[in-house]
Amino acid sequence: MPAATGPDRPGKPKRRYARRMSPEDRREQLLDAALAVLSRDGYTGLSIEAIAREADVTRPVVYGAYDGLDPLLVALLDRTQTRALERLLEVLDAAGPPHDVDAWLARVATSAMDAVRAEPEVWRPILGMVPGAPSLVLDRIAGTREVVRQHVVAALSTGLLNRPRAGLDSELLGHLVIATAEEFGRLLLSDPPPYSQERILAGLRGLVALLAAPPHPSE
Amino acid sequence: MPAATGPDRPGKPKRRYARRMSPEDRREQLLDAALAVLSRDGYTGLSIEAIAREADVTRPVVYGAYDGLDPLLVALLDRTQTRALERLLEVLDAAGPPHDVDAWLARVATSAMDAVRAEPEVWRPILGMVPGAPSLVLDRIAGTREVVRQHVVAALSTGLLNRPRAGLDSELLGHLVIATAEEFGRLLLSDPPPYSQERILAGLRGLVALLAAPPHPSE
DNA sequence: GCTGATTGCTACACCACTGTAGGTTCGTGA
DNA sequence: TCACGAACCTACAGTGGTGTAGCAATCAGC
Repeated sequence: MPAATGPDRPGKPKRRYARRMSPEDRREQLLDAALAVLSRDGYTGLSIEAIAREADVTRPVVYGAYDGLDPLLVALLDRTQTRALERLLEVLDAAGPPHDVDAWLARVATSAMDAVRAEPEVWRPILGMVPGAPSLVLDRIAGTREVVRQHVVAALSTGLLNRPRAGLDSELLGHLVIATAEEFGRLLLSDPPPYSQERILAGLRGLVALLAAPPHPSE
Repeated sequence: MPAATGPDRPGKPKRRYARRMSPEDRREQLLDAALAVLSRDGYTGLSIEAIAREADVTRPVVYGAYDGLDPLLVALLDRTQTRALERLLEVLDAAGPPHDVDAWLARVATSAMDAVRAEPEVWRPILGMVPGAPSLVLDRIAGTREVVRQHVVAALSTGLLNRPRAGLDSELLGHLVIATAEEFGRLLLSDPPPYSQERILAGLRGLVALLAAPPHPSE
């Protein structure tokens, strides 16, 4: 194959200028690029360099938008957290008040699972399914998780379980509710998915039926 | 401060030869070093270089013992998996047959928690508490977890819950049991520990009491 | 004590990523 | 149309890790 001797020599390909963007647009685009790299290569492959490549831009552009990888990651975490919590609130909002606990929970669970499956690239990192997560990320997730757990605990103790049962530690139970929800999420996003969404829902109903059953009225 | 002009010039400190070891001993020592690095710096800081430093040895020695970081990691995972499963078997063994399910579970849970707390550096990586775990590690953990889950499922369906209840999906329930156990483990190893071991045990008993309660005998 | 096999060390070439200084292109507004 | 500021690029020096070739110390057996 003869060397091309045209106006663009292979020696210095002279990169084409990337489309110009306002700082905000660039930032947003870079976060998208970072998320794409993350989904493809995990945190291990996430670097300023990789993000720049993904966005088809040179490194100085990235440094112009963010002061380094950590600030960029923080911004990505902010955006992800906001989106995730928005979705969850929408779900709770659309489900209305929990008059019939069983039906309400089925509605919430169904739409929550829909939401998770609709945006796997958002939820897989949250559920710990992306390899190489640094402590910055783990800490952030733990923090957010704790906030959500507080809400769950509040709901549990103010009697979403209609009869607050003696001997049940709602603080601790909150952890288990979260852990269970996360496990379900992971099952949903596994590849291939080991259980259908219906089966998971059925399992949940069975469990709740058990917990919500009245204490045996002997005596 | 005058430059030392003694027999050992600072220009070429001429590293002291490390103690010689048989290949097997060296391998074992390198795994220990790797585990130490892991506990201190996470997978992010885990490199051939770091392991060599920790073991006070040069890189070629490490390459002599293992063909690179991945094989070394696999060896470490093998060792960890063996140790962890050994401990769990010991616990099950010491607890005897589950005649009284409630008491049996309390015994098992107690000694399992003791075992976990006795070797945090073994269990923290298993429970996903060490940042930066690459997919090699995640996959391995998932595999082992699946094996353990199969046992749990078997126990569940052959009626460790004395009355096999209709409408309970033991396959799915197995996931939840594992997820719950892992969450408890994480709580135990958190720093600072948010709950005492007794409280966790109490929570577990409350939960089991609920699940094992006879279905309400109305009708 | 010598000697040879074994174990460890030094030194090198290489790669990927980090940050930054300084020149270049673009596009917008007068 | 032209000039100027904003946005982008090239190029370089620095860091830390990889893997290997070849030399040096050590120790076991004679």
